[in-house]
Amino acid sequence: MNREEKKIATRKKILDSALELFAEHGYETTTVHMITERAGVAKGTFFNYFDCKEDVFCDLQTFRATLEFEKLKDIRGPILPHVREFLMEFVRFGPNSRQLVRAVLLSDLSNEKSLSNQRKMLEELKEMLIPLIVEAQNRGEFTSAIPADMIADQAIQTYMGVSFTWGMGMGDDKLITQMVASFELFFRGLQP
Amino acid sequence: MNREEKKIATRKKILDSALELFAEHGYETTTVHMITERAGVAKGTFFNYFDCKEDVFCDLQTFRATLEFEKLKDIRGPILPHVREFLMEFVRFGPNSRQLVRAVLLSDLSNEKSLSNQRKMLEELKEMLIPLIVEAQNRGEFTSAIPADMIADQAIQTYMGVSFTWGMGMGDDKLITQMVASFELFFRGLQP
Amino acid sequence: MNREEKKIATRKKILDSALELFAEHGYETTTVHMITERAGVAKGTFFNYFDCKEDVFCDLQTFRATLEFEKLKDIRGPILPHVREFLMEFVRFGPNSRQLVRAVLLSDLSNEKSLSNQRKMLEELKEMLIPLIVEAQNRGEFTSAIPADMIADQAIQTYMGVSFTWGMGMGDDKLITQMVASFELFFRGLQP
Amino acid sequence: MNREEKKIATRKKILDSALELFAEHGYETTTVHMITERAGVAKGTFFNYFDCKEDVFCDLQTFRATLEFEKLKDIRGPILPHVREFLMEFVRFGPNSRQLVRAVLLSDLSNEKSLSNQRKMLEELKEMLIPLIVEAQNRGEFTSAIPADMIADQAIQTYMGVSFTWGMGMGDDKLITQMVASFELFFRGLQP
DNA sequence: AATGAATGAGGCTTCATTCAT
DNA sequence: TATGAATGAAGCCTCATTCAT
Repeated sequence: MNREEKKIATRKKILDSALELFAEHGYETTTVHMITERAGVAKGTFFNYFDCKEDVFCDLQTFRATLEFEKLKDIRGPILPHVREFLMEFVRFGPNSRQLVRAVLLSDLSNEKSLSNQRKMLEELKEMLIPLIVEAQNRGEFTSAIPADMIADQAIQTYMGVSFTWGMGMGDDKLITQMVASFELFFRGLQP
Repeated sequence: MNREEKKIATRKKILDSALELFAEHGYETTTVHMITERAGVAKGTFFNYFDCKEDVFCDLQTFRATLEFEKLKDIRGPILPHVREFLMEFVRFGPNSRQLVRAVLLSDLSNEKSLSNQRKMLEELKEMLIPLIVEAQNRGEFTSAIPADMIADQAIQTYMGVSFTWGMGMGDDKLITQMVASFELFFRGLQP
Repeated sequence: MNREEKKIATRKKILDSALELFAEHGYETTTVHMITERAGVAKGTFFNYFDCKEDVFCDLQTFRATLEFEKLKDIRGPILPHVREFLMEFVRFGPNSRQLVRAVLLSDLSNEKSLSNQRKMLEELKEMLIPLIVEAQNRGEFTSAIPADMIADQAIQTYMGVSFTWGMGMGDDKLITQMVASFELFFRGLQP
Repeated sequence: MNREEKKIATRKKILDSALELFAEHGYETTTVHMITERAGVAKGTFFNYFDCKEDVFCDLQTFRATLEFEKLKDIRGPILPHVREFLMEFVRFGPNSRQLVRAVLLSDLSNEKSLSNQRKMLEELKEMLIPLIVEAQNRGEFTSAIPADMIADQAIQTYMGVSFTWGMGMGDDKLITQMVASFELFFRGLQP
């Protein structure tokens, strides 16, 4: 492992430790000392990689960036199967321990900056979902009795709700199981 | 206003200030000084009413106590209207600004103690919901294709999801509107 | 000693300790811990009185304020005796240990802000001296072969020079002795 | 430029950068990182040339070494012209920006070690001046009414005073001008 | 010889909590 | 009961120094 690779590895160690600890104790309660101790580096090393404690969040990419959403854009034909698949991908690559899920939620709420980031991302997701839902309504896959934007809202709420309660320790052992079950019910409610 | 009333008023002032500030800045970031300053009392006064900062939460009763749940126990006849009504009551008396909702969510996640409190409360709620759901299934109000405990999980997730996303600034101006809309969809999904 | 008096006493203790320590070790080298330890208070107490370490300088009033200079304005008759007297007063009420003198000099050089403060004060002093010197020249007390503003510069330099070298440990045990001797020579040089 | 020359050049770059930065920000406030950045070398390089940060001062030779003083030893005939000349040489090769002068003064006051160094050097200078002054007194160039060691003290104070006030931004643009003017007045005061 | 990542002691500052008034 | 000065543990961050490359 050369010098550059080592740097990347160290950065990753710190990030992972931070994420874990935020998950366990929350942002404010987690100290830089705790992070570096878990990462197995000296305290000073943390500040070689991040200007301040808060900056760690810039790398957390909370609910994975807009890039991921692009996959939803070019769907042709029946919507439902694609959305199901997208959902599973999305969850599979997301944080996969209750701890981590809570960490990410916490970080979203922790400061005004990441709150608005997160809100913006959810708004984007919503805007991306609406045409999909409209299309599904036109195809007769979803009921048209409920406005598309309201359905989008509720899809997001379902996602957040599962994340939140699962993060708190409720539901099935696997997040994906819980998520799929909830969305099955959600889709049932959309039947025409 | 006699002595006893004054005490109660002071306690309330402190509590309200604390709740507002937790809403604005989160638990850890809010200082006792900020609380007492907003409440218009001296710092020492805070500790005349609470043993420590954390104890404020004992009075917050976040997602309102089990007591409230009792109302659900003695329902007779059709379930759905009662649940609808309960939900509206529950939301009406809960925190009604996005700030406060976020404060309560944050406080739940802030420390292990309130996290487990909250989890316990949700478990209780779930246990209380299950017989209701079973009853509704027997009555043919809800589908029996989905196990009652899973439905209970999803009801809670819907509730948390709406709270969370609404707290973050999304959805209808009024939480109750958003909540009702989401549960309408939820109930649709439960149709036999 | 009542509460208010205690506060003043505590503030003074901190200030005195700070000044002493700046004298012994310089500004940057002196830690807040050292200051509070010598003052006999807790570290936190320091920050009850000063927002930050730097703020101590606001109270140091280095080479005593312009107010003192006012005395020079209304001199009538022969100048020299008054100036001698002023000088002795000025030195008598100034910092009177080598340590303190060094502390004040150090604080003047420590940051751009106090540097410009000090410079401004010296400029004011100069402006106040010039008419006095002109008057003395007219009276035949001082030579007119040297421009008044240059004489003023050199008076200041003499003052600073004595302060500096005495502060460093050189010269007579008493600053006033050294200062008077230097100014006698200075005045000799001004004879017509 | 061969290897040996490169080494010298690098050392000089570091020294110059250090001096400049000490001038701008003082000793403690200047970091090794700042020095190496300005010098255009890596941080580690600094420690290849100096054992520690403080050691830079060993090369600063603040008020130029005793060696310089040797010139004063073998004066024959009238003293004054030689002293004038020595003074101009001394100033000419000294630090010639207000910044640098302040840097040197600051460094002298910054730590006990350089303070005593500087004091020692001034004492030496004084010891070297005294026989010169006695000689000048014997020749009738200087007054004998003032003890030689006191005159020596005051010469040094004049030198320091000019340096100090000029460093702070006062007086003529050129240090040498200011210095010469001050010493002319000083010498006037020494007339028999 | 040059580099810069890693180290950790130590500084400044905050803040929950205590306690004398 | 109300006050706010005093406390000191603990946090964040800096930076001189070391060392492997």
